[in-house]
Amino acid sequence: MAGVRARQKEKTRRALIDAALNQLSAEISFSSLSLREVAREAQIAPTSFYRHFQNMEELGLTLVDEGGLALRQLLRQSRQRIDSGGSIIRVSLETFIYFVTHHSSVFRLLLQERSGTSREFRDAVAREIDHFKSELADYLMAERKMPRRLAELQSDAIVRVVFSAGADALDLEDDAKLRLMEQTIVQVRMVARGAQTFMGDDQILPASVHIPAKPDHSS
Amino acid sequence: MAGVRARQKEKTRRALIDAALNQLSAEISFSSLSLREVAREAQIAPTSFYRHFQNMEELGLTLVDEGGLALRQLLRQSRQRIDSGGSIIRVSLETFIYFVTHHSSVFRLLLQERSGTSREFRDAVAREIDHFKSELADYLMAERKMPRRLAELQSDAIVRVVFSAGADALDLEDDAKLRLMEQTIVQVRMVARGAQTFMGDDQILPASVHIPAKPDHSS
DNA sequence: ACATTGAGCGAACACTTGTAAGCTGAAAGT
DNA sequence: ACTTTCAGCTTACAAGTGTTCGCTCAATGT
Repeated sequence: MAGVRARQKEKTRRALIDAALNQLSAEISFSSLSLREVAREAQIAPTSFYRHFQNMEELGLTLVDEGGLALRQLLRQSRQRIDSGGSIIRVSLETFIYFVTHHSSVFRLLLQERSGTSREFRDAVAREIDHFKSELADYLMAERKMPRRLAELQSDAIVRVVFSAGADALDLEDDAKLRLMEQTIVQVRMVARGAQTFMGDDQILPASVHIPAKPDHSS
Repeated sequence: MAGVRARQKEKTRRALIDAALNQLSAEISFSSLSLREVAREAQIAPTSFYRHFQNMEELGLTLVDEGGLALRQLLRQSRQRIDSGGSIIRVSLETFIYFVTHHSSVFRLLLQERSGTSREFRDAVAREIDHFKSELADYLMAERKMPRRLAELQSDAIVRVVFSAGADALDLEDDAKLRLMEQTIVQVRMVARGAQTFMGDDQILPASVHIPAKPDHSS
């Protein structure tokens, strides 16, 4: 196994994925991408595309999955490096800004498809974002001894603020980007301090916090 | 003046705007809208479109402006109704949810074009959002006696959280939407309380907070 | 050695798209 | 009364789109 044939297939599959990623830019969104152009850049005939994906949507979902996974791994790594001192908020945000800057096409994709026209896309992105939330909430519960509901509420707010700031960062020069990051760090601290003030009163929290659009079956 | 001719022109201009708004939905974004279809729904020949707008982008910018204005007016109204008791946070969020629910096409437009492929669109939406931020910051400075920088930081965070929640609300049933709103209210309170804890220390704030992508020349 | 599989191809189909050119006819200006 | 203006029209074109069909031919299975 790992036959010549299977290896070649995987190769052109990647070529398609890379071609799509390559064409994505500030001016070209995924939905404005055409099957033919992607195939052209991947150096295959338009019709051969169907040997790898049923349609463009399937390719897009692959990109979302890969992109979300990449960001999550990056964040997980930097969180592990924390133990050797340093603010977790600052390090996480630096990592995040790094991702936004150096994988901007992927981040733009997540951002756009989050409120795009395909329900499947939206759910896929929501799932990725849910992962971030959960991992952050787990951290808060373990590290800061927070009750689950409060931790989830807080991490939800933080993820919203950070992603929104990331969206703005896409259009900024390096120095403005850094200033935005500093601002965001303070805002995250604001949320954190605000959450602390709720540590006593359980009843002020709404009954249910987690509203999944669809059950999640991934790892 | 107010001649027959000008009145008729204004009428079909509105027909075009309404046709575009009408076609926008969860499945159809503005960028996937075609000039021909819009013209068809407005009952004019495709080429006549150009008598009113230079291209689709110009139509879109009109929609963004009108939509942003509508939301701002709604929020301003509800803020005035506050004096007669009631939490400003709750009332504003109820108003916001109302807008998201009953003008979902417009809100979706703002949301999508915020990180869309046209720089002009992005700037236009950023301008609208800046208005919200400023009006909220003004309120916080006047009502809560906050220093400008802290008020801006706080309102920026709040607008980010609320808009992000609004995006999620688009896909939810009525009851889930209400629960999300309650959750968001708590999160906004978290931000507000957190901001309060910064009331003393001025130096912890980053030097510059406001990073305009482009100067704003609107009212 | 021989049969099967399947990635990749070229040609073709049926559409849709934006937009240019030039005409018509009623409203507006003089 | 005569001219100018201009919103809206018809016709036309060139360029792109996704997708079907049936072929080739090297890698694979037996």
